[in-house]
Amino acid sequence: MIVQTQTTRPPQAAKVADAKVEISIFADCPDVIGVGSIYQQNEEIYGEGELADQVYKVLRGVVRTYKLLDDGRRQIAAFYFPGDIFGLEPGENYSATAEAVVIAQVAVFQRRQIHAAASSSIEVARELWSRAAQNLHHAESHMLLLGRKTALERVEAFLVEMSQRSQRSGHVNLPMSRRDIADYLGLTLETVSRTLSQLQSEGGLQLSGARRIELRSRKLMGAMATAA
Amino acid sequence: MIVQTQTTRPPQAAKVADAKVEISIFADCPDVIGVGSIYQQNEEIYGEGELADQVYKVLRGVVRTYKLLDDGRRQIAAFYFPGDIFGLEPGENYSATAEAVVIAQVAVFQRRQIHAAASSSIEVARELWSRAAQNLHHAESHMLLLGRKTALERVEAFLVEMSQRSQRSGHVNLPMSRRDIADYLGLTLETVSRTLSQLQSEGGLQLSGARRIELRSRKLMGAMATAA
DNA sequence: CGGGTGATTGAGCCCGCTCAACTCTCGTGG
DNA sequence: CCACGAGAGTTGAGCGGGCTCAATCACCCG
Repeated sequence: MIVQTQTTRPPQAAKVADAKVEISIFADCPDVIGVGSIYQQNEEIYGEGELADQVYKVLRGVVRTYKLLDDGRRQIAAFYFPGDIFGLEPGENYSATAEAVVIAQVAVFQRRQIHAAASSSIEVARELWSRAAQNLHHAESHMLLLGRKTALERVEAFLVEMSQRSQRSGHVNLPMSRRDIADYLGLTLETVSRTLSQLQSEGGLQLSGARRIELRSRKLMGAMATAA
Repeated sequence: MIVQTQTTRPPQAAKVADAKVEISIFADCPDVIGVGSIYQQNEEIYGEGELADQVYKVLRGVVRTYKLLDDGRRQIAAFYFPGDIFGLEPGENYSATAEAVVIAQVAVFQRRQIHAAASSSIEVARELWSRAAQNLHHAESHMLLLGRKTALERVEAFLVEMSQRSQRSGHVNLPMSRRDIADYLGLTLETVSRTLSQLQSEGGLQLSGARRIELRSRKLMGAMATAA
């Protein structure tokens, strides 16, 4: 595992901090590994089952967490975008593997710091619970998608989720490959590709390059009401 | 919603308490609705989106939580057995519906009591986080099942999970219907039934009545090593 | 302009679904 | 005690959505 540590604070770091109102302990809590580590595309950040001694916050880039079966079948549990926390475990070991989807800068915190902060502050302890519950809610919704939705519904739901997490205006920039999308949605990459083509031919969206999508239909723009 | 409140402590309650070593706040925290409410088979305990003002602990019976799509497609997120807590939300509303699978006795706690306990005790706050994370780990494993496993693998995993949660000896008693199993595994009830028949014909198990199963193959007895 | 990775598209198949008939179980009442 | 009915489970036949395998295309670097 290669970890490059930045020794000087890059200009982006301040910008990222601005972008999110910090009610979090992670705003105060100093990250011991400097301002952030950089992980290259597809580089592993931690592996499932490893000792969960660090907690991470995405500063730039995107991270995926996933589980594997013996024969290589993969299920991506979640994508993490700037501002998101991952690797936060009350137990001893990580329950999934984390990798950088694209080159990513992450803040690294020591597990014991988090625990210490939670021991001295009820607000922090409450926030840990709250974050775990948010992840659980996402997982419950995703189980409904994986267990009961059609390929078309899954891809539509994915586009809505990505557009909500991206900036505004109906333009979605997908940082991940078709294979990543497929492994997130429980489909094959061919089915994802076909479904996107189908949505384009029906006028629901416009692909401009495989990873840039302009949403056209009202249905795919569920998040447009938020924050004009 | 019909809630019958027991006014006298039934003999089973003490037995249930013995069955689980209580490190939990829920052992100390008095449940304000007496010793337990009884819910009839298929009776709703709370609905998705309702105000999450109560937390529940199963004393007897089994509970399911699930989400629905508009057209009735259902995904069961989890089954809760005696000793399990459900309905524990940091947010305002329940994220899924809860129903009794069979007639169930549950202890009922007020949300504000839990929050008060968490505010005065780090151990309690830590336990809330830990329970949420356990549920999240279960959900992550279930996403892998729903997104990537075959029907046979799903049914096998279900039997292993149920045998782990039941008592010992390779005998599994299924309290839920084939439809419940199917909605938990992301299959149809016919596929569940066919797969069980297939496992029986291959000698992996023996059905004695639809809801009583004797596990035969080593593969389906993953939990046998635990607690002789 | 050429090489390589990622994405798209096509053809055919198969696993799990749909629709339907039958069986089993169990409770209820004669 | 048996007859009956209703709900749950099983089994069968056929279909189809998404998968597999494969070829082609698009884009990005050099």
